[in-house]
Amino acid sequence: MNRIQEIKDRIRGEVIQALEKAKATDALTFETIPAFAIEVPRDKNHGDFAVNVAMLLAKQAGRPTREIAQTVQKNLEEELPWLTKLEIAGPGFLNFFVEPSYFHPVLTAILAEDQAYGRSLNGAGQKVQIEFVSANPTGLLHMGNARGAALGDSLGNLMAAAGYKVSREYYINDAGNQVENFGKSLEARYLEQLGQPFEFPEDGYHGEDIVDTVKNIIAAEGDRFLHMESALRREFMIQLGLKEKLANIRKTLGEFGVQYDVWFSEQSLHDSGEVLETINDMKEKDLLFEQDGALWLRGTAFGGEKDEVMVRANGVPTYFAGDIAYHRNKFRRGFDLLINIWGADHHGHVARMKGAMGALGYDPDHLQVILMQLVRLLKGGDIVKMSKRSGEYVTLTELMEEVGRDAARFFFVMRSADSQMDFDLDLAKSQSADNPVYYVQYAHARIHSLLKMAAGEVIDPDKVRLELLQEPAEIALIRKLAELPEEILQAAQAMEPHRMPRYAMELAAQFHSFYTDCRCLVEDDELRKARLLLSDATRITLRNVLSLIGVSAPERM
RNA sequence: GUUUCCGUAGCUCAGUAGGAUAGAGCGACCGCCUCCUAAGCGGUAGGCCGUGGGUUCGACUCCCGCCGGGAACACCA
Repeated sequence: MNRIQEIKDRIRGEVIQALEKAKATDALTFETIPAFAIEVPRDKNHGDFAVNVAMLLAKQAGRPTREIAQTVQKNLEEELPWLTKLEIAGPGFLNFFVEPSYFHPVLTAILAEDQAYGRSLNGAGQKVQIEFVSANPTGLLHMGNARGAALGDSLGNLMAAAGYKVSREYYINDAGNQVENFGKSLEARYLEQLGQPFEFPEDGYHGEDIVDTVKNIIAAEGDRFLHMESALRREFMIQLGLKEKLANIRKTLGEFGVQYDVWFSEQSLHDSGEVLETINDMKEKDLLFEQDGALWLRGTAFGGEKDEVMVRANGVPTYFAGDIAYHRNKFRRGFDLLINIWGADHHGHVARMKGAMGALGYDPDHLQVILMQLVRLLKGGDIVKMSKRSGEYVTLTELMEEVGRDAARFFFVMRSADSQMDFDLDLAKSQSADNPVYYVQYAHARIHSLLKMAAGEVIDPDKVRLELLQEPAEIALIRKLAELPEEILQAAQAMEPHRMPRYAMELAAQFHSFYTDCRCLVEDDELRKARLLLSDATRITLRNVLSLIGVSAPERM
């Protein structure tokens, strides 16, 4: 049940009807009804819903805004039983005050819908693919990947709740120079471990995890790669190393609560010939040209900053060529919408990828890229330089050990993707008990304990006298509960998962106030049942929101 | 230099399809447990929304300039 939307639709209809009536009777003159807003005012004194149509009509109608508002009011249906009051305020707002009991049925709906409360069919089953994290499998997952994982997974949950068919995908960069470099680094460590002379590559991967990977390889395969040709040895190293790294990434993400539907290999696009096919197709469309022995894309022809190399002079396609083939592959799989979550350091890639898709005949707007600002790590008040090459970074595993999965996810999702965030590790640790996530979880645990105490009490939702819930704290809580479906829709539509933690905190706050103001386990049977039902509805709603964020809803704390 | 994100309370951040007196958490200060979990509640203090213009009934929100910070501008990915 989405009561908020119902009321908005109703108000919209009433206002439009009133305007047309006013126009027909020459009470107002205007050409078209402007797209007016029905918003929930911040200030409760301004009612439940405010309509700004009078201000928007001022110019067309050539009359003072408050006068227009009055005319609208006069032309509204006389009997609107769900309203308690309609005021004209400020510059000409029409403030609608909704009968509080009008929201009460939401409670029984929540109990009936349970896990489904908040969900809708708005996305109409459209297929959406979300690609996120896609970290190079040459190291461990770090803080930045953690942010991407939390955001991507929550966005997936949100879109699914809003009625989209969601597929989560991880693109494995298992081709290209970095993989060669990875192989060289592994080989060097391999030789080192086995006491052989070795030379560590100039810009190799210095992280300790590479050493661990090699140790694992030696444990499983021994020294059988020692006496073979270097090129072949590297191939083995790469194969085994990628496998080990990928397994680790998969395991870590699983521990973080992220499950993917598809793990897509970049190499497979080269093996299947799709990269070449894509390049040939682009050649046929005259999108490419040759220069200095390389094959270039006419980037400037479709919105790009400059031309881009597709195939190097040495005949090897670039990452960009592979990525174009990849995105074409996605479209070919029939997704209606592709969402990529990329680090801000890839922002230069957005325009050219969209441009390339457009050039290949796909709608660039069906590819949405969420640019996530990078995470800086503060330790002891200093910024820690993080780089995979140097091996200096805090891993996702370490983060979970230090602040916990729930806190980490809540923290990452709480911030909008485009805010740069400084993650102060010391603060996160020391504040762990004050982290907002506990505030929300505590509300859930409190309700659980309350319901446990009332165990045995049989409550038939249909027979509960909801009209007994009239205290301001009760009304406010019910009202907040009613907002969930709308919140989910808006967050999904805007692709902004960070709204959910905010809502969770607001809901928890409303519950805590209610809990303090209104005693649940009272003598009065009717009132007790009503309040228990309200508490139970809150429990369900909190749990549903937390699950969208990927945070657990504990029964005890 | 070009592109892009950010600049809001002491700190970390919300709020922007333009709305009324700008919000939350943490921190600070003052109150509240013989009573369902005080990881809670109520209250107080704290702001020229970086800055200067413009657009209009109205700008934290949109446009332009400037200042400050991050990021990207490879035959790397």
